[in-house]
Amino acid sequence: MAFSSEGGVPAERVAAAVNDLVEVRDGLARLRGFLPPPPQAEQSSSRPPCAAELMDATMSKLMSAMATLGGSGDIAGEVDAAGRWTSVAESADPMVVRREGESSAGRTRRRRGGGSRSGRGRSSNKRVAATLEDGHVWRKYGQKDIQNSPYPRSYYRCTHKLDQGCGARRQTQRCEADPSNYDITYYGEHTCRDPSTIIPTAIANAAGAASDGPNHNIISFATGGVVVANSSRLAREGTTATTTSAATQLSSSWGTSGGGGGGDDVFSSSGERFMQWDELAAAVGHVSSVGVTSSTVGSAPAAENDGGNGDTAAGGGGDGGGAGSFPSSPSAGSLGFVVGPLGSIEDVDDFFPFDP
DNA sequence: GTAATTTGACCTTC
DNA sequence: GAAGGTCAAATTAC
Repeated sequence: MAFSSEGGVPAERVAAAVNDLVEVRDGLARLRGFLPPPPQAEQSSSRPPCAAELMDATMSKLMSAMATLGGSGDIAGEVDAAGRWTSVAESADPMVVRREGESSAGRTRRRRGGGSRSGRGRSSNKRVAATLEDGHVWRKYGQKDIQNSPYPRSYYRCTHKLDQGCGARRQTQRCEADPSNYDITYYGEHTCRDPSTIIPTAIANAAGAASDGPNHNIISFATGGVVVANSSRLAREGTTATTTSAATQLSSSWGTSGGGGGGDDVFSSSGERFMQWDELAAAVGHVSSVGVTSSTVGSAPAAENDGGNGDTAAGGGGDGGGAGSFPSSPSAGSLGFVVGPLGSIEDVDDFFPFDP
């Protein structure tokens, strides 16, 4: 499937959008695996659509949108059989988004030190951000002064490189043109499954989405089931600023409550009520009252030290992931998040009409 | 004591 | 040889 820029949209922006869509699709696919299959006996016309069916429909719409982006091939790229975006022509421009496709250049493993120049010819995704916060927990492993640049470049790898073999890395550097922003280049993808590396981003996104408009749903899934929340409700409750803390509370209570369904409940995939909105709001209020905010649950530092010291990558101050963060590497408690507006879904109740 | 960061050395690529 | 990327010992923080 080929993609191209249409209607004057810069090619790199189309490529970035395609990449975002690919990630959304991958997240949906992962979430879909947690859902029970649709009931076979009932006619779909006689009952509301189940979560799995709605997920499939959403996936279909997503694929349709991705197909719409396809065309004449102004962007040299395509989605391969595995569904990953790959640029056809390697570009020296780091803004050209690439996915997958590790360098084929096999290098012998050196004993110590040395550089493999992983940034060249490998999958990368460059972006500019005002903060280094991206919801993942990074460990800094190096810093270099860069030729013709007043700011050093910092090198990070995923905290879970050792315990889960996560190969994600990133490089950060202050923008020369705008030192208040950072150029962040990501290499590889996160294969780790740690709440502390997923939830903060999702919640931060949800908080932002909630401020943009109504009906942004938070769908979280753990080994124990799926949890759905509605960020607009959080916003209405005045808890948007500490939505990340809500996730902390949610995760800490994961799978511990049950009961019947209801419009103001947070659900689990099994159809059990997970938490009352009032309970959620109270939890958020509690966490807020003890001073835990999104910045402490996150992972990246608020600012990078130009001199090379102090740009801690782990939230909460350089030790064990930081206060307010999730325990490190609960591999048995896999947990993920999908966040964002879900089309015409007007309410969480419409989206997940679980039967009690 | 443990874990993260710093920083000089080492290695690869150009 | 220069530049950039990574390793790992030393240092620092909790």
